[in-house]
Amino acid sequence: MDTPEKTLTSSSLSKFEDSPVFNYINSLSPIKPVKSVHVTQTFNPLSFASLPSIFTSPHVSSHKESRFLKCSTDPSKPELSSADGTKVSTNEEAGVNVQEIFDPGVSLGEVSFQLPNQQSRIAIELPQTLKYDCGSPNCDPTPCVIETNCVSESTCTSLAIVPFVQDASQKGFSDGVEVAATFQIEQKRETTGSEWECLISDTPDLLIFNSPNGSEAFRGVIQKSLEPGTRCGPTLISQFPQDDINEYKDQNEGTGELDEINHVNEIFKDNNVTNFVPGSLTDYIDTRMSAPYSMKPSSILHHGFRRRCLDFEMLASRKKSLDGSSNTNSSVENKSEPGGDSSRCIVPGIGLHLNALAIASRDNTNTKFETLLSGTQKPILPCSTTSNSPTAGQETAHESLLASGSTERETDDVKNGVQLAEDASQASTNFVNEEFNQNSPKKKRRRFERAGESEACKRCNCKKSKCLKLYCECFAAGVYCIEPCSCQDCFNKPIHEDTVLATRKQIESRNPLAFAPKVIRTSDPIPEVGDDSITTPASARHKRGCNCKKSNCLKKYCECFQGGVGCSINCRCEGCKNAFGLKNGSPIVEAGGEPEGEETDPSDMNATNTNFEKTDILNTEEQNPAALPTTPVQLCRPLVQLPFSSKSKPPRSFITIGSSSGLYTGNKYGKPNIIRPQRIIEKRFQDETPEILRGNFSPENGIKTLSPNSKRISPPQCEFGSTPGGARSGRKLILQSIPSFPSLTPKH
DNA sequence: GAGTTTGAAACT
DNA sequence: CAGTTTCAAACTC
Repeated sequence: MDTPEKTLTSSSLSKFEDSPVFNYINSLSPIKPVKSVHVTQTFNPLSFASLPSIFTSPHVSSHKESRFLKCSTDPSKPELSSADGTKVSTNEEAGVNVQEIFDPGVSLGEVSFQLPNQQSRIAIELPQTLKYDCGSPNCDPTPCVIETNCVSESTCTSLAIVPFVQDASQKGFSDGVEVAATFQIEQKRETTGSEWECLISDTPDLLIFNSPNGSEAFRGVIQKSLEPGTRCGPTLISQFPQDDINEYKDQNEGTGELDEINHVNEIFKDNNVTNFVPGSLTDYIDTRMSAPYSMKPSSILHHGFRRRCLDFEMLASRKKSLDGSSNTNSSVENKSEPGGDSSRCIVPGIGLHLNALAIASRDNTNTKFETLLSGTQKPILPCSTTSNSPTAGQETAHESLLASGSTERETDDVKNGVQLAEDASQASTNFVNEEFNQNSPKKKRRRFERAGESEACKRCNCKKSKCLKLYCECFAAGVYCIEPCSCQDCFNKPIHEDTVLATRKQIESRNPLAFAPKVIRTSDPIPEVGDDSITTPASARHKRGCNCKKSNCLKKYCECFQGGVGCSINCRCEGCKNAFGLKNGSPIVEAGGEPEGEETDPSDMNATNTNFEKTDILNTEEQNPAALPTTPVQLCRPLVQLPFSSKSKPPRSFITIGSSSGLYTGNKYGKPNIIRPQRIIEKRFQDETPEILRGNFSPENGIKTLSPNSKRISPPQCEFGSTPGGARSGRKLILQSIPSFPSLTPKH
């Protein structure tokens, strides 16, 4: 990454050093002059340009992306890497030179592997420039860097770089320490070429970079990945062909190079860099990269094809259980199945707003971790695409999305107790419901869904909206319409991607939460002092509340009811009899039971919390930190088994994220993210959840600062003032959804 | 399957 | 911000 300027600078420095004056000064100073070091790359937080919005159209993204990831076949070109601003090394020479730098202030990571004998060389750079434009005015920088360009002949599977900002609270990496590692490795042995290729392809996961400022968005991802269980270091090391290493040892004994390698390994171990399963980063990135409706590379190999699904945030649902075991497993899987990434589910992200940051859930991320290698995609996102096949067209993709829920993987995950995105869980629920509902006229659609696909998909029947309005369930869910849809004049197709994105953007400008999950759920209803949630009995609530006048909130016309949640004070409904909970907080009526009274004194609201819990069948899922479904992902499943299950079609846009930890789930900071998606990203996956998403984040608190009657949600400008470190009090939140996208404006 | 009802979304 | 219109899902027959 030497830039001409740098070169000039260095040359000028050299002259300066050679000057008599300099020599004189040196003679006076006890400090020994040192030859100036080039700073190959210095990524200063300040230097990071604001990140573009996540929702940038894929085209744009791809364009930008190419910059970062480089795969060149030119061995001769020295690769520079420096994390600390120092020129680390360049060597073409035989031997292995591994340098690792920890530079707290620098967020740069460049990794290069030089394989002289191999054509393949991969350099990963994490420039500040990584950007996604979501187009939203406020978007914070959400660094997303993904490069999947592989020019080299060798198999370049995927590379992803994730800027990692260390969260002090997080122990993933040493506190406050950013790790930038530069590896230059030359492989002397030609015979090992294949091995290196493998290594390279796998390494992306291992690479982690911190970006002090902008990359916070990745933090969550990384942190999540950092969960105990697997270590990156070991993984990394393991990646290296053991034979080669041994040979190296033999050859380089005493050279110090070996020591360096070991040192690096130790560092990784010490830093507990873990959970990077091969492909995970890539997935993450992919997810992020994929803006809603944007095409995501399902795999590097396959990148190039477009996914049907809109990945807004792609946060995707990830498995909730991120427990180490799962991570370990995933890593194992990855290793065992190098080629598994073919079917990735990229999802998430968007929503996210995202979908799009969404990284999904970064659940997506999680999911990805697990799924990537396994080769199975998790249904996290609506967008999950199983399709590796290039042929997968829109429909295929769409179908794949639908199917995602039904995939074996999911099933397995469920068995394992892994929580998939809520989608998945909901899907299950729906599935059950469907079972009961066979009679419903509805029939084909439902049956169809059931049959195949796990109901995640939506099929619309739009006549006039061109499927470009929220009336359209597909659009609202962030997915492209597919064949099963009965829509007319549909523009919600990949071929109209630009239109879709523009429309989406417009809608979001009007209502940033338009594509966010409508139901916000928390696993733990524990009320916080001073929090409105106290009055909110249910663990989940419709973010905006309903406005039912005639249905008494007992029919699916009511979004609250449809979403399987009780009404809240946010609702403007009349004659509320919502079986899941009255808006006044009255106890939930047993299904089919009548609520006692309509608007009870708010003081009584607390009492019902317990009852609401009943509705939360997903709790177990919530336990998992996982995923957040991004908007798109959402999936249509009701949170709970609705009493009316018959016909239950998944609720349109209810995405509840249970405790699922979405990508953004973890937020220690507690700041809300609706408005600032980036923050969400920053948040740790596991424990943190944006307040909005949290249960405690009652609409009242956040979104609904507006008048109770206001239908539209204004973007929360406010930060949900909770203190960043705010006590989470053990509450798991779930964010159901993440705002479609992260805000684009840089934090500072 | 057609028609009606309903309430969210969009518009004014 | 409130009122009205548009829209498509939900529902009924």
